[in-house]
Amino acid sequence: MSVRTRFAPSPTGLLHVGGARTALFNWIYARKHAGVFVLRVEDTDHSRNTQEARQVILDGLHWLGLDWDEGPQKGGSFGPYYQSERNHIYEEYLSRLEKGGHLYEDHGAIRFRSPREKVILQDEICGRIEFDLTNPGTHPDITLRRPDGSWIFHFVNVVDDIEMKISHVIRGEDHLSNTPKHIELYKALGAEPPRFAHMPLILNRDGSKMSKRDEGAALGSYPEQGYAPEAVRNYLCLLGWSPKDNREMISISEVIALFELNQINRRNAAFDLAKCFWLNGQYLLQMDLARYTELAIPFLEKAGISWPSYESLEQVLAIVKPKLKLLRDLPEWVIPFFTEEFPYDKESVAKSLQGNDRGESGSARLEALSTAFAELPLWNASALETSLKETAIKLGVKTGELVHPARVAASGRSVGPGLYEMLEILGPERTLIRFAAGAIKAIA
RNA sequence: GACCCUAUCGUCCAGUGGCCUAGGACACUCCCCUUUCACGGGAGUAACACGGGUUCGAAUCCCGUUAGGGUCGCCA
Repeated sequence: MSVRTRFAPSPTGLLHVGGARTALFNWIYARKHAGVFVLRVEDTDHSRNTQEARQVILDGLHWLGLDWDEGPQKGGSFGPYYQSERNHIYEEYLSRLEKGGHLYEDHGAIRFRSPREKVILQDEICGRIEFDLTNPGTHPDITLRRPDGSWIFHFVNVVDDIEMKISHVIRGEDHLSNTPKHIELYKALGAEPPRFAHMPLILNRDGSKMSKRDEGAALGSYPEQGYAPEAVRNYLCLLGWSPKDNREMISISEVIALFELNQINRRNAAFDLAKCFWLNGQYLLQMDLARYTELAIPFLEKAGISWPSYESLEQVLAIVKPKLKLLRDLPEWVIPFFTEEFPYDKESVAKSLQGNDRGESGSARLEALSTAFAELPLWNASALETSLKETAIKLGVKTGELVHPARVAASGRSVGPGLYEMLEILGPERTLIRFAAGAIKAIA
């Protein structure tokens, strides 16, 4: 049997991380078995079903690198892939149920008469579960169609999974209790039910239900903040699944190779943004410069930063890259390299340039440094370091007493990349001008 | 309320009867490295929900209790 999985989101205006993880596991499973991953948009009757809302889903999946083989923008043999365009199919299936005597009308709505049996589900993750549907009081007949003609989820979902020949339904555990009803529908339609795999849900750190407004809930917030998609994807893989060898960083190809549905943890997982943040830092650190630059550019453009050439941009990013965990923070770190209009942090100026009654000495130190640097035959990091340390000895102060004022004078900030690398890139002219300006600030 | 799922450090995972005085990671604390911030290295705090069984032996199996989550829609 060929594997066909699907992700069937509803366009609500945002892609929830829980949904993203469901999509991810479906995608992984399809890739592992050289199968097909289908994207189907369940947009039956919602007013909030807008083009923008649909786009959020597509963008989110694209960002995570989850390419679908059939679906919107892609086509496929079982389309259309928007439920709103599949009316004729639902009509056909409904009449089949009708002919089979499975339907009845109730206040204009069409309902499915349950056969009232015990239903056994052999779930790939949860194991064997027996549901007793014999009591109509506790398990009422489900509605398939509203009086206004619109369709109910349970029906169209099952019809589409049959039509699209879905072999494995991998979805959130919130559907577990609905599954026996779905199985009844499959049987009434004479279709073999797919394999089901119900994944545990994602909760907040405190164990409460994760709602749309909770931090980290919207997938769209990750690209905005400067997370690398590979890092978020890695984090999501580890929520409920593990390679069993204590690895935290794992490539997606390895996940695909090792992944098994029955190894998915059955316990709900709490979402820990701090760990995702850390993992992002690890990815950024190990990422090659070209990829890093690619990810960085949108953030710099958005901040209105321009750079003279790609090479000079890479040069700056190279020394800043090991310092940051979120691309969002990048602009303030690189501004001093590309403009003279960079801001001076008040506290840093007060502390490192002026300080108590050190104004004079801060000024004197910068001047001494300028004198030493001006005589440098070669302007590079190691020459600058040697020269600075010699100057420190000459003045009888600790290295840091020169480094800090120099950093603030050169960049306006007390944190940043290595001072010598920074000055090397800045070059002698800009460095000396900034030192002079800093010396004035020190006594101002 | 009924039904279903679950229960190991604060969090994510490892552990499928003896290798567990329970391991890794994040977070937190301290130390080292260091011009800052990071990175890296080292140390530390911290968990088998509770009660019964089964067994020579239980975090691991069974039952119950409790707790959390889910479903019970003419939402998806």
